[in-house]
Amino acid sequence: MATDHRPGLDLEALRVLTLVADLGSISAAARAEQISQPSASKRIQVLERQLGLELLDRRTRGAVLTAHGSMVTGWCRAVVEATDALVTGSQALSARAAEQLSIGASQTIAEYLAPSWLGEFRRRGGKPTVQLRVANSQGVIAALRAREIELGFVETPTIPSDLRSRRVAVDRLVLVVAPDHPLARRRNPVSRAELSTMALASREDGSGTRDTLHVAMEHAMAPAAVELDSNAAVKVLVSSGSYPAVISELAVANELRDGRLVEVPLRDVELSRSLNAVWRRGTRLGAAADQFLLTARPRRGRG
Amino acid sequence: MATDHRPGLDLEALRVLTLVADLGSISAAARAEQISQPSASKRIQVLERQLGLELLDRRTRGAVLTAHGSMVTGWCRAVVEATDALVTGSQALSARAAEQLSIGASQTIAEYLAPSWLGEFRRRGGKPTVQLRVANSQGVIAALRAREIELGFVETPTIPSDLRSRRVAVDRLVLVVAPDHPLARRRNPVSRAELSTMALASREDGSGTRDTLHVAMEHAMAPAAVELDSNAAVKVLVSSGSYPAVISELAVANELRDGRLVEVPLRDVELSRSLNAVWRRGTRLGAAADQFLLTARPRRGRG
DNA sequence: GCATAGGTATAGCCATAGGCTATGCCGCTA
DNA sequence: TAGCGGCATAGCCTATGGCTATACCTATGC
Repeated sequence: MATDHRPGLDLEALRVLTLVADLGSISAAARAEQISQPSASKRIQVLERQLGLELLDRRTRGAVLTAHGSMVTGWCRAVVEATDALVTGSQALSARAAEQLSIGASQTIAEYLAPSWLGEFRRRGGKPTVQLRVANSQGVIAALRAREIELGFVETPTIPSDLRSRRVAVDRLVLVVAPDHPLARRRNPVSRAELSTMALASREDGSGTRDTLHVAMEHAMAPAAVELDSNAAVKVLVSSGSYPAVISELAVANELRDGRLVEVPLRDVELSRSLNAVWRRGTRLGAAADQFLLTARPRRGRG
Repeated sequence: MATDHRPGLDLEALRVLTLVADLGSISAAARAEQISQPSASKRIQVLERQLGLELLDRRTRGAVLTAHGSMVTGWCRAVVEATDALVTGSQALSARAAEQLSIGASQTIAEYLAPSWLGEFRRRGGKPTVQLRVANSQGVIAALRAREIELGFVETPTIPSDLRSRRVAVDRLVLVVAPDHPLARRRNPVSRAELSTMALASREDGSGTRDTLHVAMEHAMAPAAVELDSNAAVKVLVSSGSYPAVISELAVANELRDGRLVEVPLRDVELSRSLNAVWRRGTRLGAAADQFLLTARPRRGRG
């Protein structure tokens, strides 16, 4: 780097910290990361200086987290996990065809679930490189029929009869608004009739999210106020306070948790939906596909 | 760096990418990040090479995301957000006293909610530096009485009468197990009687999580199989498949979403709890504290 | 007790990642 | 057709961050 400028955290340092927490010593973390002990030591030092906190209590027998270090490590783990999702997701996107296992997924699934599945698949010893193709639900089905992919994941409520399917997760669309939107104060649930008249920020035509909403509303919907082609764009617009939106719970989980968006309860409308794995009827899934499907199995509980 | 070694993603590069997505051009992103245009350009190039993906379509009038770029940007945002949480959280921990606003929070709240609140507080124009102290619920109450902090956040179900309180969020403890644990197959809910006999991985004595569980169970509990002093440690142990645990939903939201942990439904037991802001009765909250409290207001909806 | 082992920090050396300025190219737009 | 806004390349330069060698510190073992 040239002139100084502000901190600029180092991802590797964060990873090293989590390893120290797990393994109990800087040396062990260094070995795990394939770097020398002094490098690891320095990285932690730099991190401590950048954050202005003592993270480790250096003992003679190793290093243990301080109280502050324990908090910071927790936050580091979140960063490291998000980074791993980025890397595994990107790898799956860039994997050239002629690889072993090729899957397809619709937008929301690909963005919020696929990286976890890919990571878990590897962690469980899945050998083949997985190639991920992203399309809308119709696109996934088309790719399946064209035998370009072996396994697909779709959000659509309607699955053609030439495909077999299995539920792998449950999702729910929710009505969300900005915290300062009038609807955020709303105590009694919004009825279907009311929802049908709202001018919403909506995903583009052909998206699974929009499909699901329209089917649930039996196509009685006011035209969308704005159409946007990504969940992120919808979220930004909603945050600005202009419009409400109906969007997958997966896409707004973080925002709902910390209050950047607010969920408005609904009364008359059932917006739960299954996320399904789909494959060609009559085909026997390969071992890899089978294992992948197992990895993406549905969660239990209140789902 | 010395010899090469593998990629090593650059956090700044990820942030630049999200800015490009938001602002529509590399130049604009560079200006926003206070770096030169060539630097930003190069960072994106390096990122593209590392991920093996074309992220941007360079037009003459700016740059727009490719389909792959759109996915990657979504994942980048998650990393950037987690990083911001790390930074704001650390700043609040390191802020030296004699600062303007001093708050305290119990573990789970400090780890999973406080960083968001701090960020939101700043974003809304909150001027003062906030100092965050972490303790268990009793410690927070003690600090409040000792006037070391102005505002506290606790998980305890019981709040002393010399304090005023306001609910700021709702949390729920959940029974979780590893996906391959026998209980994960369980269809019918677990009863209180059954839960009371289980050998659980538990948080340490004095933690709000443990308090809540014991109160809900009216102290009819088998002794803990293992006691651990952080949510992270509990999660690791549960993941290994050895024991079930009862833990805050906030702490396991990600793991439940992607199936690394599985929630087991409960029947007889009510493990919802309010997370409360607390302050000294009779004291008028300062303007800053008041604004902070407003930021941490409860979310609506099915909460 | 003293030596050993395992842990950590420091010193010193070097390669390079990554910053900046200057410049060239391209395609809109006036 | 000139100009402008946006992107990439070239060339220079600094300091980041890697490595080895070494010193220090404290349990533990003989």
